[in-house]
Amino acid sequence: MPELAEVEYVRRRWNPGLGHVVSTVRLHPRAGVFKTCDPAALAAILPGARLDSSAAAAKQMLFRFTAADAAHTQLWLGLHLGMTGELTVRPAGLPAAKADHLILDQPAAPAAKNSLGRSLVFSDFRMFGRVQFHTGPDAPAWWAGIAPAVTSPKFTIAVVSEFLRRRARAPLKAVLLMQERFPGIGNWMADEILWRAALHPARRCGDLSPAEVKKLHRETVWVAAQALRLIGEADTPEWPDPPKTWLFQHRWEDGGKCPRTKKPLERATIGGRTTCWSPARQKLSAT
DNA sequence: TCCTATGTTGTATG
DNA sequence: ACATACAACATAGG
Repeated sequence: MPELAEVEYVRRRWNPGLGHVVSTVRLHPRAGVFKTCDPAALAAILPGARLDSSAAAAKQMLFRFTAADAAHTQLWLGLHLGMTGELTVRPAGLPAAKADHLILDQPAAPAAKNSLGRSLVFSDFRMFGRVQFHTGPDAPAWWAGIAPAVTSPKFTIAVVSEFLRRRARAPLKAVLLMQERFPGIGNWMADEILWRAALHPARRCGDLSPAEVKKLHRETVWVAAQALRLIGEADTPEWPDPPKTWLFQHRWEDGGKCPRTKKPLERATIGGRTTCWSPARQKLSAT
């Protein structure tokens, strides 16, 4: 159930495969995760290619391969984890499990005495994830079209302000989930941001004062940067959770209390998603 | 049985 | 055309 920082964490799970050639591709072509690409093309073209690098942006990942042909054709594998997608590395030679949709087998390099090779596995039992495949010198258009990161200089107060103005009647919670402007923000990050900014998730976007917009912008950047550092850069077997001082740790607790006010948290569906907030610090009435 | 789930998208409505 | 709301997708677990 990954958002910005968890996607970065998951992307790095395949790092052991960097610099290694894919010998065989195993996939289950009927899986819904292949709706947006041709699995047969992927299975035909990828074998023989070397995994060279990867990147994450928003909730997307892009893995770049170099084909073995004379032209060194660049191959691009895009992955989205949906709600339940995972990337793992397994020892070579294991059979595919039920929810494994794409397996890239990498044999041991001939010179390597201490490696038996590995399989890079993309699995997703709920199949909301997506696989995309692209061939050519440049990254695919969909990748280039991802909105600038909320941690980048292009994510300015003015940009946020204009976006909120165009969505004036929508609740804040719904708008924070819009990837076209808040790439990588998902349900828990949106709640975390609004809690820190002391803004009620049901507030209409058009009702915010300039000071409130500034606060929303600042907390968006802060939460994303901190989450990337705490979760995205972790090397633990599972991705870590943020500290107890974050709303995150209390949002699902029965009778959960706001870590700042120590007063009860509330939950309701706002913007179509279960939302948690602290009524003591996030007021619905305009300030 | 019914409800929930850290996501996206197609469709209906205004 | 644009903004908004919500069902649908597929599966497991409480």
